[in-house]
Amino acid sequence: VPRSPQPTSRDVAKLAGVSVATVSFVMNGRDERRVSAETRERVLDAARALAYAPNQSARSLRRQRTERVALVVGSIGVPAYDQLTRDLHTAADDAGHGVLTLVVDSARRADKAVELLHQRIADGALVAASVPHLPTGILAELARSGLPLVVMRNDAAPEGFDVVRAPEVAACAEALDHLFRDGRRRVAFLGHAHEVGPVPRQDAVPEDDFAALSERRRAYVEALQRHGVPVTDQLVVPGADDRVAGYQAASALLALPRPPDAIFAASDRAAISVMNAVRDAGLTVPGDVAVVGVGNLAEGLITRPALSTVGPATQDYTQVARLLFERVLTPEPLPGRTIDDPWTFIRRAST
Amino acid sequence: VPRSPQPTSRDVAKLAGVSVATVSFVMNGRDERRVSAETRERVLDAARALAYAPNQSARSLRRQRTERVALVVGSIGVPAYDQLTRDLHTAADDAGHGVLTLVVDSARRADKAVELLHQRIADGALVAASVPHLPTGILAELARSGLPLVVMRNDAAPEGFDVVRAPEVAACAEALDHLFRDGRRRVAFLGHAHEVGPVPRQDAVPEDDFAALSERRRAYVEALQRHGVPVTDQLVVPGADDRVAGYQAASALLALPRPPDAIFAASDRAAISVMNAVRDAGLTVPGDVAVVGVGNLAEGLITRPALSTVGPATQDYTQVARLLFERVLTPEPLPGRTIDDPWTFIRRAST
DNA sequence: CTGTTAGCGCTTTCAG
DNA sequence: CTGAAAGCGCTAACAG
Repeated sequence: VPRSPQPTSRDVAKLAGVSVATVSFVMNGRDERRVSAETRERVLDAARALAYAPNQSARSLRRQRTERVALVVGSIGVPAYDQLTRDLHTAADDAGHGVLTLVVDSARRADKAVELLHQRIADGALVAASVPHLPTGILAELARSGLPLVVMRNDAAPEGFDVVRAPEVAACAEALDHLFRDGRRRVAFLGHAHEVGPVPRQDAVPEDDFAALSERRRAYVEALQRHGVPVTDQLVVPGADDRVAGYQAASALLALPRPPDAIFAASDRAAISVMNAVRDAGLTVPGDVAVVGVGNLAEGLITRPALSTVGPATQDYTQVARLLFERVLTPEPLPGRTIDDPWTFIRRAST
Repeated sequence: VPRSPQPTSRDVAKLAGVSVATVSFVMNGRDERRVSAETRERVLDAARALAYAPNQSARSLRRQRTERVALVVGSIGVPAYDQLTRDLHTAADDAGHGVLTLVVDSARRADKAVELLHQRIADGALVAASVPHLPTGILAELARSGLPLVVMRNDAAPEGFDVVRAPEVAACAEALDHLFRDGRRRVAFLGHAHEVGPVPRQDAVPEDDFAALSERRRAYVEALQRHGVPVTDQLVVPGADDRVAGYQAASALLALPRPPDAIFAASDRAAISVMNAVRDAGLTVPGDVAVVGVGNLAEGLITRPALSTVGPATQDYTQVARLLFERVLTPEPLPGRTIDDPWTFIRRAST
């Protein structure tokens, strides 16, 4: 049951006294040396009169492309995705495409997203960093089935899709080493919910599982080992997912009998909350507690003290978007390419 | 040129030794009392073997629906949209629909969004609050053309679509009255870029244009009039769009020869930055400068002092999402409904 | 229980 | 310069 008798190209053709073919040519602007100016006007007038708009589904079916790309993100309201989203929308506009956002924050949504991509709901997909529940193997399969794909992920080889690498471990290690060299010994890790599960014992776990651990968490664990500091379970807590949780987690940490002398927060948002919590506890940053965040948000520049952070040197994802659209717009298969989003430790006043 | 020979239902039918009709029935689960368990298995096996997924465009064309809804927002990275986005995604999941996000932050993007909606790129649309460049008349036209629509907007009557009203003016007025009664006289307005254009003189402008002004700005102008305070151009500045801009705008305000004794920020994000700027200028909140934000973010509870704010009492948009899906899933036209998202002034310690 | 078939609305070759 | 016609992949009558 059609919801409404939307006008079709046939209706326009009838009203303009031409064939549907001519309507199609006019509507697609491919009417140079094809349709006379006069016919053109008649068609355009008819289209306007009927408020005609070509049906996307029919067009997509016929042309075998949707003129849409999918952006797959791991959650909503994360500033780390903002610039990526903006840059992708801009590129999409330029290419005349729409953007379909898929939020994958559970296994169920991951399955659904893969199904939709498989169903060719979009002409290509950009999988952002930190999207859970989507094994690289599944993505590779999608790529193999012909879906143009760009994946922001460090543990993936560019086979049939492009990879954007943002090596976090080295930069995090640098930040953590700095804390330890500075004499900090009780360094807490304030992670995202998915980052603070039980640590797999290294000797009991296949290499792959350890590698699948969050890089931030891994950098933390490795830094403790490097400096001969044992892991204290009490100092590994969730709370990086939002500002309020970060504040509460930090407050709890500071209320411990032996509070931390440094807090490594897995997000800048949380790190800023941590600094507020430290101040509200009557302590100082970095005197009593050093604070480091992750993400390199511009906001870290306006805090007092300015926030030390680990993150991408530049927040520019136009290249990433370009990668996707090259793939989408190029008919023949492209080789898998890799681009690097270099991360650095940006030391400011909070450490 | 098809990008890749994606398997079709015909391929599956051939492999399973059945007709495409049977494949369709099996794939859609409508195979009760239709297909034998054995045939079913054969089809499913064939589909798995070929990694078959029914093409969405073809299905949409045939069924006359896309199983997608559009969310139209005014910009990226605004926390005010987060809960709405989450609630819509949840509702969409439940209805088996996808969510297409359209970002309308320019006239060009507004036109494109309308065109896409007109082309039935989605089965319905939710237009969030504060989306610029989209006159209600255009939306009404879309609704008249049969597109299920929910619009979050105060100056719209529910004709053919649903309206969600969040009356901002009264709550903002309450906050501002509070400031003036408290003896504040130099009250600054820190608005979004689109809110701080030149004020139309009331006597020179048709009622409609004045009404089209941002409600926050209008509440501010009216409050000044009510309390006999002239508008000072210097005290009306942009900067509510992001935290850094808010900090800088507030710092500039405080550096004025005659700095404000209160700042009304059009977003909580900016208000929090304002509080930081006040503190960094060696002044106190609310002693030297009172601060009020808009939005009622949870974050306002963890600042010191806690942030006074104007905003929705609850951040729950499940009802709004429900409105949309009722419309999308109901074949016959529904009456235009209105729901209220009541706003209040939440006084905390910053005023 | 299963197959045949007629489109959904559009684009695009091919004739004229 | 324009029209006729095929067909994209799928669904849903309808016929068997």
